[in-house]
Amino acid sequence: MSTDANAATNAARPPGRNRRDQILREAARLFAERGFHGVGVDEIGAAVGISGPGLYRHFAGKDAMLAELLVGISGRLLTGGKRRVKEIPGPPGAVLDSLIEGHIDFALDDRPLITLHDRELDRLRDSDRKLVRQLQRQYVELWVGVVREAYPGLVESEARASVHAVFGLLNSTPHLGRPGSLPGRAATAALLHRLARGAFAAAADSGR
Amino acid sequence: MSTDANAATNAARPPGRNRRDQILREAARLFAERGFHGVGVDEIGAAVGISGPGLYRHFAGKDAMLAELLVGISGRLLTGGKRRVKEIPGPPGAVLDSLIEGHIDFALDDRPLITLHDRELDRLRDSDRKLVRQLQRQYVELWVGVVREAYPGLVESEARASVHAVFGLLNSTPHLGRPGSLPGRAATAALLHRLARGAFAAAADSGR
DNA sequence: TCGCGACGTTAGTGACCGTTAACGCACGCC
DNA sequence: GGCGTGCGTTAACGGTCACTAACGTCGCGA
Repeated sequence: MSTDANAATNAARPPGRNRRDQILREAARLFAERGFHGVGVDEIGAAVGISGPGLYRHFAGKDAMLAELLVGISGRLLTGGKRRVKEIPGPPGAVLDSLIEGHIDFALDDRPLITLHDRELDRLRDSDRKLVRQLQRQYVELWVGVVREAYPGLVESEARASVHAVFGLLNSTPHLGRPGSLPGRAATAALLHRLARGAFAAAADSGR
Repeated sequence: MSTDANAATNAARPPGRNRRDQILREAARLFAERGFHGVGVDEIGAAVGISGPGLYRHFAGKDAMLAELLVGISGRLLTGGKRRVKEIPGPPGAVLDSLIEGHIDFALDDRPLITLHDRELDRLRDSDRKLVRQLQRQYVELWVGVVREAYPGLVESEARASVHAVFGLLNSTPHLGRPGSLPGRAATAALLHRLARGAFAAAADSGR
């Protein structure tokens, strides 16, 4: 390794697109496992086959990696949600189902990012944190609107709290045993979907 | 401050019982806010009015504080749950309600601990982590048993996944706007309770 | 061929941080 | 009155870590 300095040029790029994306993916995994402060740049570098300071050819610093990850997640969630709301016709219940489905896909496919999403937000520079929070807020409000259409009995504060709670529910996937205490991905997704819909429906049954 | 070295003896102990508990409470708050690695011992000391190394008169180290916090939480959750299961007569639905109520009380009253509970577990020494995980597992199994009594249609794997998901739902309280986007504590508790029951009920409606 | 930009490397630096050392004061007990 | 013990202080040490400096090597385009 140390005798072969140009390993990067002829190494078969493992699965990812380019170096940057590979770094981001490994950094996300490590941050989720041990926390932002618990991971050193040398570890991130080692995870992609280069060593420590080599990362600075791709990112301005460790903070920049986290920022790009969090902004990316929030942005993708929001744009995906907006797209679904716009494209799905049908009754508000179907739109809500689509939102739930999208969020579940995300939670199941990008567990490390889900973990980071509400865990390391405070480690960002002020400007980045504000941006991420704004994207998150828009995403929440998108859900709130759809939920209130689907369940007109819900007042706004209850709807918003319910949305936050259902996010917590859907984002619990990292806590489900890693390989498969559950049958399979499809069954897990279906179960989570049922849980979320059941929660919203119960929230709308105000008095009882 | 530096000219008055005995401030500790005559200072009115703010609200807590003794120094140890006060340190634990502030440490929990800080760990929850900025993460275990993100908080220095000097900050914890400052939060209780002493400075840095003075903490070592009460704890063996920073790790020991986190360990005591996490073991304490897990233990209290488990014993509280066991007590409720034993004491509540009535149908399994009532027992489940009692478990939910207890967990909600905990989530609303000890938000920092809830945050730590599933966030900083990996920062523990192996022995402590094993202990905490064992307590957590027992707590989960307690719930699984009650849930399956209340909803016999649920197979075990689904019941366990649902319990994890509902924990995620109930533990979402730190994400609800701090002072009160919600009416009040009682209303929040009632809403969370409804959401949780609705989720379980929906989980039990297997096919649809 | 030459040079230049992309992408690595190793060595070093300065800051931070957990922990220990050495010390001091106030109290309660004989 | 002496004295151990509880609880605090400041100073210093050792390790870790993000980041920079200086340098090397490939490959490509003029």
